[in-house]
Order: sequence, then C-alpha cells, then structure tokens
Amino acid sequence: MVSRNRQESGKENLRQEIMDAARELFVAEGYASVSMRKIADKIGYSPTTIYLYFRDKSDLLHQICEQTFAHLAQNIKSIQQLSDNPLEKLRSGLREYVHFGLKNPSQYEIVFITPLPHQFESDFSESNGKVAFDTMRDVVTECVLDNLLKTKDVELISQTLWAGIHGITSILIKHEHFPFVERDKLIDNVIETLIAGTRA
Amino acid sequence: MVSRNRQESGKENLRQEIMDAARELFVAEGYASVSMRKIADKIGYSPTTIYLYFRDKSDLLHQICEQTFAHLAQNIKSIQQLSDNPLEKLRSGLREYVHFGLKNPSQYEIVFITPLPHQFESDFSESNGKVAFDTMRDVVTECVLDNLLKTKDVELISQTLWAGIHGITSILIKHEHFPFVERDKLIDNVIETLIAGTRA
DNA sequence: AAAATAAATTAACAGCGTTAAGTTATTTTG
DNA sequence: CAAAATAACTTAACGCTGTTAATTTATTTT
Repeated sequence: MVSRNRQESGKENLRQEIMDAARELFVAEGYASVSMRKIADKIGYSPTTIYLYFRDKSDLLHQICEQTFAHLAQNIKSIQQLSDNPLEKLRSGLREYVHFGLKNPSQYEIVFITPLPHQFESDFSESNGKVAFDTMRDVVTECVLDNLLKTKDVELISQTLWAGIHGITSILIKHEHFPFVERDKLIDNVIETLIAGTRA
Repeated sequence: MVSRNRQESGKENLRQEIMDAARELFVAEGYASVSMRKIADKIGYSPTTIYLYFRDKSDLLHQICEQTFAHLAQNIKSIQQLSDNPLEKLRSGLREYVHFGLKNPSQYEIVFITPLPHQFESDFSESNGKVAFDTMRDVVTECVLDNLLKTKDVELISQTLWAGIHGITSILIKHEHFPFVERDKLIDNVIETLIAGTRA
C-alpha cells in the first residue's frame, strides 16, 4: 500500500496548491473577479483539473474558509491564554476576532456575510466559525462566574457581543467608501462600549 | 416644450419600471444571479435598452440602493419626532433601524449586506446613505449637548452605534438557523448595552 | 508486457455583461 | 405636409464565465 499512499499524498499536495493559489487571488481581487481559469493558470494546470478536487467554485472557497477559521479559533484561544483576568481575556478575544476579519476580508465575507449556494446547507452551526464563537462564550462564562457582568445570562451576553463585533467587522469590510474615523480608534470604542455596557 | 416633457416623462417611466423589476429580481434571487437579460425579459424590452438608462449593472443596483436609503431615513426621522427626550429619540431611532431591516430583509440585505463589485465606488457625501446616517448623528449631537454621554466625539459614538445595530440586524437576517435567544430580548439587550456603554 | 486505473486535458455548451451598428418610431423643421 | 433630424429601441457580436463530457496521457496493478 506504499504506492497508494504516495498517490494520495500527491493528490493532497495539488489540492492544497489549488487552495493556496485561490486564496491569494480571492484576497487580492475578490471572489467574484477570480475565474477558475485564472486559478488554473497560476498553478500551471488546466481549469477542469480543479473540478477533480472541488465540486465547484464556491466549494473551493468554502474549504479555504474552513481552514482559515480553524486558525482563527486557535488564534483566539492562544491570545486568551496570555492573561488570567477573565475580562482581559474577553477583550483580547473580541479584538482578535475583528482583527482576523479585517485581515481576511474575502473569507470573512463568505462565512459570515454571504450565504453559500443552497446545494450544501453547510451553515454557521457546522462551520469552524462556530468553534471560534464557542471560545468566546467560554470566556463570558468565566466572567459571569466571577460576577463581573450585569446579568448571568451567558447566552444573551455572548450573542450581544458577537452582534457587536460582527457589526464593526462587516461594515469596515463592506462599506470601504464610508468616511470612518480612525479605524483602530473605532474598533477600540466598539469593544469598550460593548464591555462597559455589559459590566456589572 | 410640452412634447419634450411628455417624452421625458416616458423615459422616466421606463427607468422606474426597470428599477422596480430589477429590485424584485435582486431581492428574490440575489444580485449576482440576476442577469441583465432576465431583467429585460421581465419588462418586455431587449437587454441593451437598460443601458440607455443605466451605465451598467452596478449602476442600476446603486440607484435602487439610493431609493431604499431615502426610505429608511424618512422612517427614522418620523419615529424620532415622537419624543422630546434625546436619549429616548436615540433609542427609538436605533430600534427603528433594526425594525426596518427585519421588516425589509431583502432590501436591507442588498443595501447593507451583499458584497458589491469592487468597482462599485460611490460618492458617499452625495448619497442618501449619508442622509440616513445623519439623522442618527443629529440625535447623538443632541445627547452630547445635554452631557448625557461619556465622550463628546459625536462621530465616534455614531459610528459605534451604527456598527452595533447593523451587527444585530444582519446576523438576525443572515443566520436565521442559529439558536438565538428570544429575538426581541436580544435586540433590546444589544441596544441597551450600546446605550449603557455610551452613557456618562 | 498487458490490463486497469488514475490524473489531467481538450473541446464544447449555455450563459454572462457589454459595445457597435443598424432599425424603427417620434419630433422638429422648411 | 413632407423631409430631415433625433430619440428610442433592437440585432448581432465579442470575449468572457462556470461547468460537463469525452478523450488522452501517465501511473499502477496484474
């Protein structure tokens, strides 16, 4: 079965090569502007080869998103571990969420903003985006246990915070032309407003 | 000049006819899935006729968005006039914004959520989007003048509040399957959290 | 070495946004 | 009232797009 392993690893290599090329192009030019032919050109294969590894264009993007969001969940966890203070953990997690979205706008767009084609109803509840959300909920629980927040409704607070950070992330991505105040100042203010409004 | 006026009003009628057909299709099937040919079919003209009234497909969408923005701005203004208390005006305005989005999810989606082509650069200073945002900023200014808020940076506060209400509106529209807590409770909590976090 | 299988390609389809040229209908002018 | 001018609209076409089916090339198994 050695030969079979070699074969499969070769397949996996090309699969990852396609994903890397596609991610670069999606980020640089936007999902809609990148054609399958462009991706194929970049890696020196014919366009139809991509269909041996991905069902269609949106599946390709979906797989890229899942990979990146697994990284996000890990990022948030790592950052939170740097502090012992539950409230500081919460703050750094929220900040990392927004930061991630702005660093990967195309991928954030597809997972949290644009609905995927109805062929596969792979929605938020099955994505790694939810894993990232769960890490935030865990920290909210810590805060509640320490009596740091105004209510003990962990779910209500978590969803409120998520709404807030999703809001700032998505409008910064979508409304590029809007005359925003200085970006980091706005992000800070959103996060501090959310935390202040949630505190005991 | 009577004949010329008749001619122009005919042109305006077809222009509005195109916009109505396009909005319906965009709402039902999404911007990307609707072709110029589909729109033309719906109104019984050839596809190229649309180009006599709109520069291109994104210009057509842009004009539709302007109409929706105007509608939203008027709604918020009307609701705010019902109260004298600045903080209550602010609260009712925020609530109306979310309410408008949930009552017109497809239109909200097109204007505020759906990712637009990169070339879609509009002059915000002359758009109705600015008009809608200004109605909220004016009430924030009232609150600041009454020393009700923690800072006097009207722009920063307004943009923070917009991020928050856009966040809850868009996730309620986009992630209908998500196990949210009771909807009105969540909306209330987001708005109260935002206001509490912004108050003096 | 032959057969089987996997991997990648070529050719093609139907549809897209958009432009240029041509046609029909309306209005203006002499 | 007819001719010229203009406005309104259509036809034909270009170069793209995502995707499928058939086919060729390369590798592995027998």
